[in-house]
Amino acid sequence: MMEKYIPQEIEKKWQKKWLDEKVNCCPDDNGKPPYYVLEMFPYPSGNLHMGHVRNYSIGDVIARYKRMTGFNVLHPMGWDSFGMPAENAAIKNNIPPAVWTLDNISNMKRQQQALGLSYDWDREATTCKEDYYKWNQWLFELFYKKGLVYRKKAKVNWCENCNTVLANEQVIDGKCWRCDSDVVKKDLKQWFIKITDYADRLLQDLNKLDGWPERVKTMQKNWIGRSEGAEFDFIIPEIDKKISMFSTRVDTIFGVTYIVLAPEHPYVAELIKGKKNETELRNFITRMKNMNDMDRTSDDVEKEGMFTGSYAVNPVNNEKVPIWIANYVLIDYGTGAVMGVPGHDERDWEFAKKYHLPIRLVVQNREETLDLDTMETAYHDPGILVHSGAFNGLTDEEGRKAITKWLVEHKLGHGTVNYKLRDWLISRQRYWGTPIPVIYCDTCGEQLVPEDQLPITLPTDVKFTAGAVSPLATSEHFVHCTCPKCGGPARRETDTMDTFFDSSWYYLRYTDAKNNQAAFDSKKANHWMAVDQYIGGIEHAILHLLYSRFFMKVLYDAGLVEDDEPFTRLLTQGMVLMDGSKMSKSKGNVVSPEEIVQKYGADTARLFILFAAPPERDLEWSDQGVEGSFRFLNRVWRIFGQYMELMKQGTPTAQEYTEDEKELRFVEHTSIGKVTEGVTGKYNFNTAISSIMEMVNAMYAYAGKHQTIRKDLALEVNKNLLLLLAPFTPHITEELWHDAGFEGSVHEAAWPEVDASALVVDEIQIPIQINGKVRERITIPVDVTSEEMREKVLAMPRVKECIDGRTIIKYIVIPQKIINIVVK
RNA sequence: GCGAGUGUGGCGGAAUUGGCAGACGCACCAGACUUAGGAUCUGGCGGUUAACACCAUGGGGGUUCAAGUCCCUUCACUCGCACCA
Repeated sequence: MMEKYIPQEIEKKWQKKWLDEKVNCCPDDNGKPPYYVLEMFPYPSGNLHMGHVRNYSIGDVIARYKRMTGFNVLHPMGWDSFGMPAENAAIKNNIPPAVWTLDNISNMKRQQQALGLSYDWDREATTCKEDYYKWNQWLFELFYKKGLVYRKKAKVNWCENCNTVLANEQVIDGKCWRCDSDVVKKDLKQWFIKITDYADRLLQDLNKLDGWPERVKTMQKNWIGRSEGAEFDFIIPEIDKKISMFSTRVDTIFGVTYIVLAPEHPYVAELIKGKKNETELRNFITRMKNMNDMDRTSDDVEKEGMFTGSYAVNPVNNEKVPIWIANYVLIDYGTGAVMGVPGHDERDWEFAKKYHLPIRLVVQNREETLDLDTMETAYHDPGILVHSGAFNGLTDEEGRKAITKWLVEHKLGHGTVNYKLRDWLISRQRYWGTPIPVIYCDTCGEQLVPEDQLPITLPTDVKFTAGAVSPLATSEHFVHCTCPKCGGPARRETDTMDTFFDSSWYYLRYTDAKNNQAAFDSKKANHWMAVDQYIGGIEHAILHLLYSRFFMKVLYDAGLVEDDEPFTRLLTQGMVLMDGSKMSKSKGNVVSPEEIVQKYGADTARLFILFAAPPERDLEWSDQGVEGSFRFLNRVWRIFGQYMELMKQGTPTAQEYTEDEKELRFVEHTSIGKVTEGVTGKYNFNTAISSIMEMVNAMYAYAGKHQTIRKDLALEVNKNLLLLLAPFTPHITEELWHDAGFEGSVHEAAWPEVDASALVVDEIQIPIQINGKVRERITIPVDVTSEEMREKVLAMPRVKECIDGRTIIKYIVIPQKIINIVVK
């Protein structure tokens, strides 16, 4: 055994062996129960950061622990490798995106391997490779055939100067990030996926996800944003059209004093035509339309509107109300039209006050104290309907039902549900993504690329800065093709897919990563799915996790998988902070994992990051804390060696354990219990590690008192120490395991079990409280009767002194815990 | 504004779910071993106090024999959503 712990030497050695022998590659089925643990795959930006290290360390502990407890563990890794940074690098440094990306992957893979992460590299998935994105295209076609894909015009950010489309994050304060000129909205025909068809199921099934953090579920719930209400028509006699609107408060329909349309509403042009102030109205509308969404919907923006000069008729009382246009009505929620009920809606109140529109009270509170003259804002709490014709006297809830029923009977409207969730726009006018497998033919129209012609591969003869739509359009040989239906000349779609599409199903690909006949084999997928434990950052709480859930449901409906939820349990890890803020290059507070690994070894890096905070909480980086973890591993190294030495000259196995030996075993088995608890269920790795530290402290305490140690005990303690530590620090434990001559690999050994007899004690000490304050302690045999104990307790001098002649009102005993004597 | 969460020593964090607040680690202090230590081992370490004791889990109130934990109220910070009709 080496004198000194030199992680740099032992870690490389074991990593090589593990890789060469493929010890972490798992068979599809080996009879053991399957367990699937997954960390969110990274974007290959070039280098791992501490957030990655944290993510992977957590997953690796779980994977290793599960293997030691008899599971066949699937623990894969891959690369979310399409996306803009590669394209930007191509523009900036003139490196092809593929080269840049693959270089980054190989570097990051090397860094992951240097951390000793137990991945099955035979299942690696890389989304930018043909063998992966072929199946993106196949899935797109599946969605298309299921009627879940459509094409429509949608707004994009457009820079007039660069003549190109910009992603939202490339628009900075309404200006182009590159040339700083104004960004305008431009309509382009784009592909959408009908995730809204699944809105209700995505919402309902959140109830199934017991293993998900409440806050993630809440965020998804809010994002889906279901609201029940009614849809009904107001008639515009002037243009002989019905205008449909949605409201959750149809009970207040008698309180409508105006209606408002979004500036983008299709009727607006017709309504303002020929009006006196048409030009003024047009200017107003253009200004609203060009407003950045953020600005338009932010709270500080004042409500602004203009009267169109036209009127609509309220279906319940045939009253004529003015039609307005205003910024606060959004075209893509509900019907893009809102009934104005200033008495009972705060936004409407504000608007009505500003433009001096009438306000009407149609819901009175129970105390009947509401009065428009004294009200300072809208009343939206429950109440009784008033000034509402036949519906007077109903509660607001009854009113909603009754009025909806009335609307249905008169064929004027119906009850309905609205969602905030929008359909998913997947078109990207970008190069580095999966080409959308569609062909446009002048005679046959839009055609899917036949399955046997997939994949449509990315051309390399493109200009990234070409301007005008997608870079793919600059490749002549890519664009021109033949129509699969008529054989005539046709053009390819030149947009690529949102990279969220790629990451919505990668967990399925891992179950059958090398399949070149299908995206995955259903049998294999069903064997492994759902992912038992998924681990990643909270920043994916909505989009990635929602899209993945959606994919799983579509595939379930298509009969390809048996589960309709992808992730049984989800752990959202906290961020790694430095001086209270997120590590970032611009702040200059980045600690590089590679440097830490070089200096202290991967085991120290992993140990520190798992010990410093519970996984779901933010973690404050501490260089001194890292030193501490390194010091602990040195302590482990030394005490392990010391026990091996003490054992050599040690006594032969004795029959009974001495008090000190019992004490050592007590701590040892308490630790086994605590660590086991810490790596199952709640994942308290920090306290698990602290209890291993206590065990090591107890080992030192014993060695400090004795010159020798009995062989069986030394071996037991040493062995269990390595087993408990193995999931956290795989290298040092493997090294010592071999040094000690234990059989095989520590990572294939069985997880230790608590010996209940080691936890049995004869005597315990319990505190005695007088009026709730600890005044004395008593050491008593565990099997003492309560009468005996009471006698002893009351006879104690200190207890007598504290009672001091006062009478005992209550004498409370919580067995094995505490005694409280209440005196007066 | 709405929703979720957090608040415990100088610091990171524990506390079997109502039962000894501060486990474990960092920092700090002292001792031992040393030519030396920024190595290692041992001990100390919430505050006030000479001591007995008292005060302490963001603040205030309550329930209880007993509250970091339960209830009410209030403050601060973090995150998410935000004109959703």
